[in-house]
Amino acid sequence: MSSCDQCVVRNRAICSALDAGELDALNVIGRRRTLTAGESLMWEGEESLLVANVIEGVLKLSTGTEDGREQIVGVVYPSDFIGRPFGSTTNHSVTALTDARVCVFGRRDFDSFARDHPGLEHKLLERTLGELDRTRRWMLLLGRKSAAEKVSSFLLEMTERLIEPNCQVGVEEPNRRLTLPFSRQQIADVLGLTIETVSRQFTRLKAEGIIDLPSRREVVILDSEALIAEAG
Amino acid sequence: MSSCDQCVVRNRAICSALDAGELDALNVIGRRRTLTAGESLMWEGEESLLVANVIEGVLKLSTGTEDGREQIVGVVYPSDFIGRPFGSTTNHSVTALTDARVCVFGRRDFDSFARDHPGLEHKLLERTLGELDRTRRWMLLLGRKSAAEKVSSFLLEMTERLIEPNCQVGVEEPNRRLTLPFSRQQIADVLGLTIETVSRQFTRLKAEGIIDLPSRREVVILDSEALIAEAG
DNA sequence: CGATGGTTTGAGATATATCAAACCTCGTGG
DNA sequence: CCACGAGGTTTGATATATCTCAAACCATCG
Repeated sequence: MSSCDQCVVRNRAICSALDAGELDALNVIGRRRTLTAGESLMWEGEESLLVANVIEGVLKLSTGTEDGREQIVGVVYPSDFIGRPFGSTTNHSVTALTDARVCVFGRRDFDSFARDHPGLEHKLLERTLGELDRTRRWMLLLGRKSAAEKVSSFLLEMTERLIEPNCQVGVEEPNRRLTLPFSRQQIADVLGLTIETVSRQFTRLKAEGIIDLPSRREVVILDSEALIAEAG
Repeated sequence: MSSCDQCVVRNRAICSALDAGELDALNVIGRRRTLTAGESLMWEGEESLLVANVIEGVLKLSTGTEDGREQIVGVVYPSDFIGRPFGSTTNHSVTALTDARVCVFGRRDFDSFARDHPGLEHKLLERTLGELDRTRRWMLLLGRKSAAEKVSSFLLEMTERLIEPNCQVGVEEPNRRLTLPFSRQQIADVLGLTIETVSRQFTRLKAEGIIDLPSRREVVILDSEALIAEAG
């Protein structure tokens, strides 16, 4: 019996391109893996041995310079694909921000399976094109936006990414509360800022009544109009 | 007779996945187009109507904010693919930096052709994955590098991209001369800097004997060791 | 309760932006 | 052929956003 049957991302991940039989075949070469927050699945520069689907949790993709500066180059959520198929080296580290569950495949196994299943490759292509669009939009933020705009843009992106998938009740409420899967330092590493600058922007937004900060990891958007204006 | 026969990027573009017959079929839905430097092929936010292969020339992909700040999010060279297949809107403008020749397709025509030719989709996937890697590496530069590091990294990237394809003679010479397809302002828009900062970095590198600047658009790398060190 | 790690706040330093002027380069027309 | 003008570029002086360094603060957990 295939464990894909009960998979919560079954219909959203690239696997949705496959029928029951194909899914069984894919399941043979894959296995589940649990990650605890802070644990890494692969490292920058390493040989590309694994690819995976995210089932649950949030993970970061990051690169760094020799002297320890870090830049988070992507954040992945349930149903997203991670790793570098059809390539020999991994260009960024993948680390769990929250506890996470992933479905991993040997890269070579996955490559040949994918080549035999054009529908799967097509899904992967669509996903990669979307990721490229998102990444390029982030370049405008990194290259041209002020700290105030960066932090506000970040909060808006978080509301989109975090509220939709688990959409329980009250999505249309103007007051939105979110629990960030990031520390202040990680937010700084996403935005290309220092932790102090991020912190100051948070306190400023709070002082201006645009957000509230009930605890370190929680943010409530009080005035999303104003936040959008701040994001430039 | 298919005009693809004499196409100079025939073996490097995604078309290389196709045999003679398939190429004929693709050729039916495509057409050549010439662009003069400064001319745009598509605009940010516009409906995605076209995709294309670059045959000759250099083009930029760019986005901007309401108030006129611009960020170049990609640069494409001969054999590269441009446009957004399988999507409804174009996320960035595409503008020729030099005179250019491209091979354009209606997006919908291309989409359905691609879906019928898994080999073509595979090539496109590999290309897109590579572009995503390159883009993410650029994020580290935008978010975490100093102006000095940015300009030096830019020059190194240019030597790689510009010297290889036309590789005439003397590739192994330590003194490399390149003609930039960018104005100073465009370099600033690639690096997320102002034109003045870019200019100052150029003159500094020249003063330190690392490069020479025979003319506005030309750069000679005198000491590539030092340049690599500067790039961080 | 005290230690620990993350966060906020403060004061000062600095890289880069901004504003302004001088300077080339190149094409045009006298 | 030279003078002129226009666009792009360099250089200079100053402003400022963000970083850096340092201390205080606050939660959490033993």
